[in-house]
Amino acid sequence: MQSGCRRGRGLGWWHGHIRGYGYRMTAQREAVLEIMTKTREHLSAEDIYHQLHNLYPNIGLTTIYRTLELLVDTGLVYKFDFGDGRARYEISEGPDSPDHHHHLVCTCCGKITNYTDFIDKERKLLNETEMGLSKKFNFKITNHLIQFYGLCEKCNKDEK
Amino acid sequence: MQSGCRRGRGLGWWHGHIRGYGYRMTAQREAVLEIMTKTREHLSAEDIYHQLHNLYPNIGLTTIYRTLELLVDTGLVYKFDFGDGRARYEISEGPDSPDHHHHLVCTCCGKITNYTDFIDKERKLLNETEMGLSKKFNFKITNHLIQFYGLCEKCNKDEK
DNA sequence: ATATCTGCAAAGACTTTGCATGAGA
DNA sequence: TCTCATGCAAAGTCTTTGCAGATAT
Repeated sequence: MQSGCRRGRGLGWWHGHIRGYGYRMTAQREAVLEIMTKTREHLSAEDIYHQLHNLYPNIGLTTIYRTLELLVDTGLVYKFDFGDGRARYEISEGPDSPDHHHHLVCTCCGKITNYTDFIDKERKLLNETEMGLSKKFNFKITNHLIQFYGLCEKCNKDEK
Repeated sequence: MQSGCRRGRGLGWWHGHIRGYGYRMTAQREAVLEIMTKTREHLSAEDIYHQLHNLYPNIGLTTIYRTLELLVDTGLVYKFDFGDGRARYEISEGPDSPDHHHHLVCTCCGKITNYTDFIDKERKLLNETEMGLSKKFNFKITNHLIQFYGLCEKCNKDEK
């Protein structure tokens, strides 16, 4: 997909990517990407808005939404729904990246935990499944989602 | 979970289930369950509302939402998010039921396809993964979600 | 009889749209 | 320069809440 080369040249490595899609690189887009790449959290649009508000007091929530949409469309960011009514965003590590992970979602407090364990086994099964399903349903599979739901350590204790 | 006995006795098989949770059985709840059990579609609250409107012209959308919440809480119905901004509901077939399935979601037209293929392999992997994750993160896993995203046959053709 | 449930209307939360101003290439 | 991006305000959508009247047990 990308070159993998992230050595700084003044511009973020994503600059070419954005431009390649015919979009302009702006300070706001730069800022959103900066935040996205520097966190392992699962930020909502408003989270990003608040974090940016210090640096860019005039940035609008609308711009965050529009930027995120652009980033999702160009494949730089994944959009998730963890069931709390607001979308969460995360910089995309492709399914073959060593950082590729899935999520544990606490249905009590909403805490999200990333895990990379079992990913190799999962990947193997997913590939088989994807191939089988593609053939059977003539479905061109581009992505998958795996999430586990349950109670995190804290909520599990509190319940007792 | 349930007895598995669904032979009619005047009352729906779910009657005892609802009552067991201390809820009352009402015509509206009966009606929602009737629809849920008779379809393989993935209905939104409004879908159900419209389907019921013929039989019960006075039923309110609010009641649908409240009933669905109740059914989800008592485990009779699953709630899904397929990314189109509205929740979808489906009668629950437990993870060990032969009808247990996962979904293929067309990101273009929104079509949902159920599949049961590979479920056995998936179940095996999921069980392993659940056990491993439970131990590692002290996370009490109660449920899982697997979805594939891509283009359905029709949308894939149209795109060319 | 009475605690629960329903339906209506209104409110709430997140997200998108319209439009004039501002900025990138 | 000229098209694209931004910010504000307003609108849109789905969902939840408040409350008086109706219903199940």
